[in-house]
Amino acid sequence: MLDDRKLAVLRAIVEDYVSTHEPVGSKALVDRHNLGVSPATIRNDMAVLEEQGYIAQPHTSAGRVPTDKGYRLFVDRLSTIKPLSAAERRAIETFLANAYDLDDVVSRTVRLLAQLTRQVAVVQYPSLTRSSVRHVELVPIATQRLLLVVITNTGRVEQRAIETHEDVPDEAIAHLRALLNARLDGCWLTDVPDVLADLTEQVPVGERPLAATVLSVLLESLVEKHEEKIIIGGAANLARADLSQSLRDVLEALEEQVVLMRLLGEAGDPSSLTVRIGTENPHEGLRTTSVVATGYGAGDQAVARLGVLGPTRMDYPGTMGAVRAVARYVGQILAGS
Amino acid sequence: MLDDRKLAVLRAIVEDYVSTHEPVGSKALVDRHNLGVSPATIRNDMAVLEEQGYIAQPHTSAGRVPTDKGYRLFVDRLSTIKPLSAAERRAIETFLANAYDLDDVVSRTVRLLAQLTRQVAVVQYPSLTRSSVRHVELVPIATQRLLLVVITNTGRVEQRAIETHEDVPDEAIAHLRALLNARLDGCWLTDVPDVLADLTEQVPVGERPLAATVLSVLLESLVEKHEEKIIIGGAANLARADLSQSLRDVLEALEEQVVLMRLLGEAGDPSSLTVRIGTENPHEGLRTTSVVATGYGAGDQAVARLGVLGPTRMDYPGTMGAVRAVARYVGQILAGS
DNA sequence: TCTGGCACTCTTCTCCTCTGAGTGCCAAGT
DNA sequence: ACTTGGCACTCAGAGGAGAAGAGTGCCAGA
Repeated sequence: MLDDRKLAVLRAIVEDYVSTHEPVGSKALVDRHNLGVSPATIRNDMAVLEEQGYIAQPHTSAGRVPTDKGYRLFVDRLSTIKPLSAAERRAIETFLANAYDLDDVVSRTVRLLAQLTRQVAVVQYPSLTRSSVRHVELVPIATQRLLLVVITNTGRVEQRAIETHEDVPDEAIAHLRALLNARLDGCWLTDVPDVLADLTEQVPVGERPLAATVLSVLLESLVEKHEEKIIIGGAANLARADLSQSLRDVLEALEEQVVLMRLLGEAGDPSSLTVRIGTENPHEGLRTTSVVATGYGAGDQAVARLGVLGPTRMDYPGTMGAVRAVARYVGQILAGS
Repeated sequence: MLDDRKLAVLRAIVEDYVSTHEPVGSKALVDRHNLGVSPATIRNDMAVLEEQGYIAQPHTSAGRVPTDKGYRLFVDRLSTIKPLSAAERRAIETFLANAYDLDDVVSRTVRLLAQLTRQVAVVQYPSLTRSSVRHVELVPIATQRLLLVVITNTGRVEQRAIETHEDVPDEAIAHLRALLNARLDGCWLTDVPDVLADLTEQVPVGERPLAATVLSVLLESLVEKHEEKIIIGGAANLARADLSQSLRDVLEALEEQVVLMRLLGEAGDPSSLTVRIGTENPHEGLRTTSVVATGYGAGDQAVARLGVLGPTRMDYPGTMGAVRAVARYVGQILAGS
């Protein structure tokens, strides 16, 4: 269907358009790449590529611009991920190594990604479902009011206030705390519901109302909530990117956690990159943007995702390289801490 | 210098310009406000106002536009803060009342402010300096690694990891934890350094290295860090606001915590509103924006600040009303929780 | 001190033309 | 069967002229 030269032409069009931001014509193409044929030949190839939907012209007498389908082919078959320079690697390493807690790691990561790719960076907090419990703390902070704190092996700390509706003796709290820690230490968060299923029966009758309350809050906060904590950075880069779509739509989309979640996609193998191009995105407001995302985590299992968002006309090889490299380093940091 | 009518003219110019976004001329002014005089008279007044620097014309044959100085006079002497409608009040109340922890309160507040004012909302987390300690927790999470958690009366939880560089027996940790809690419970954070000044001497010699390490981290995290945690929302509203300055500059400024801090200004009496107009702002990139900010807190002392940022051409009375109302309700929520 | 009249200044809109990049197609060459 | 040079054609964008319109400043009179 598409011989080698046509593919080379498509690649050249994508590369030129990405760097110049202007529709690229047949003459410019032969000038900048040594394709060994004349502009007329290129024109024929272009006509075929257009017919197949890989490129399009904004208007009759203009050059060609890649379509989403064209970018897709480029990403899938015509490009290789560009590794970072040694200097960039070193910069990443030192920048991330100085982080002192999870919040700091995440916020540094988001800034780093934004700076490296000159696009909008999106980082999801390490998910709880892939973590295990390191410690559970139960602290009275007022009469009838407890604070439940759960610390995970990814360094994340979850906190929830609990209303007890009745006074609770300190011993009951201490007892429950000890019980929870004994049961949950090292336990995968996904297993927590099972492990705690019969816990209410294990406590003295007098403490059961307390145990039930604490338990429901614990399960709720761990399992249901807080999959979704995501932060973004580098929004200013959007202003530079003159999207054909209104910038407002994009900014609006980025403020909705739900959209961001779907944007990053399903957690999967951390070594694979997901690229969503233009209309492949699950959200109306992001029709003219692309997302490059991947999982990251301590060890070989992804605990969360991160990525960048930019105009469909982006430097895919470079962006993919940066995203992959950052994800790896963050994984190392998390594993080491 | 400026008689009543000239002030009325200035007020009318500000109001019209804010609502139409177009330079306002003498004729339009007499049409829309019943000033009781002819356009020619207004023109004379305008000439005086311009000479004094309250208004300016974009070009010779255009209407007048308020200058920063003009807005300043308007805010100081010509406008009254517009109270919210009953429906708006109710909406605020129910929206904030459903929050279940501090993070949630803050994130709801920021969304609320952005929606209410249709501008960019900026909310600072309740500052630690005005809070008191409710509980200190010290948890071993690995060998040679502790987690320090401080819970304050504003519901904020601070966490820091501590490297001990040597193995520490559990009893030493328990001892130190008990000591810290005994000393610090209810203590104002600003007093913490004084209270802990001689703590190292109070522990057995063997535990002193541990105590010293924990102490330095504690002081550092409480006193120095984390004044600055600020979140923003409604950035999409900027796109609608066509600022004369490049949107990019504004977005960039909003990503720097330091700039945001200075933007909100010094904490002061929570009942007073700070308005910074255009060039009064401490940052280059925000020359065409104004900030309306105020303190908020549980009780009568401000523990942090919140506000909104928008184009200098904003509805000051309405914005000020919304900011004040939201600050009050948030204060109530914090006090009640 | 206010007012109506008037000349003047600019921006903005529209219409027009011109230019140039880029195309599609065709007939000839390899 | 593919490639190439030539050529006519299309169309966006730049640039300019002209008209319209909004708004001003100033002045003389009430």
